[in-house]
Amino acid sequence: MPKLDESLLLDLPPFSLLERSQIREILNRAVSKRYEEGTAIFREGHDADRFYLLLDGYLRVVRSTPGGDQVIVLHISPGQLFGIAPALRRDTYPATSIAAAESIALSWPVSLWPEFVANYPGFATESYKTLGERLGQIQETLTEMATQAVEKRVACALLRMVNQSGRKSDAGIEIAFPVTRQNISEMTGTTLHTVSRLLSAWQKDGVVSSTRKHIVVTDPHRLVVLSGLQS
DNA sequence: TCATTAAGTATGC
DNA sequence: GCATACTTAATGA
Repeated sequence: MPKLDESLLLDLPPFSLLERSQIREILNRAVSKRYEEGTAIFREGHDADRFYLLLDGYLRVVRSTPGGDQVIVLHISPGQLFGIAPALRRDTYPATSIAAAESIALSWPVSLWPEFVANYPGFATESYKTLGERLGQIQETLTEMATQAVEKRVACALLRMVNQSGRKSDAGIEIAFPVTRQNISEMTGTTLHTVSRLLSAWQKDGVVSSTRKHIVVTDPHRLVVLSGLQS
């Protein structure tokens, strides 16, 4: 395993108030692991034995319906805590986390959670802040799903991915991890066919440019207009 | 307006 | 060359 550098955590919100020595302690007790694209870090319903911090890559947080289709609840970007079941007073994970791209995460046993909360200033408040933000985001997409037409939902989903992971490229802003039409349909409660048709139409209009598993938003403003949000 | 069915092409290991 | 990703048209709720 590679030696972990303190600078990995120094600027991340859950740890930004800590002394170097405390960060050293935290790193010394962390396990670092690499996950191939498509691999599960943990699965819904399983014993929550560890909590995690994403260092690099992107994750899909997924729940499965009784019918067997899956729903993408949200994405995790680098620097975020995840799998923090102890903060929810749960002993099982509420959802499955899948590496959307090759990813690297640190993890600690849940038995250390109370100690982190007690000893590290800012850790608890930051954790609950992340949870609050996620809840807010989920509620937002929920009302969006219930009230907006498919076209707007797909536009919003693209914008969310762009806002979370967008990188400027020559052609526009690209989503930094692989996404399929199937994935987008799982985020928006529609079918991959409808997503394919929408992306084809938007490509013809110069709003997006996509190849397999790769999407560039070439005209973000037009997409915002399509999403029906004001700005 | 959108899902479903169906039948195709394109892409990458 | 096979599985996976993607496209498109037709039909009907």
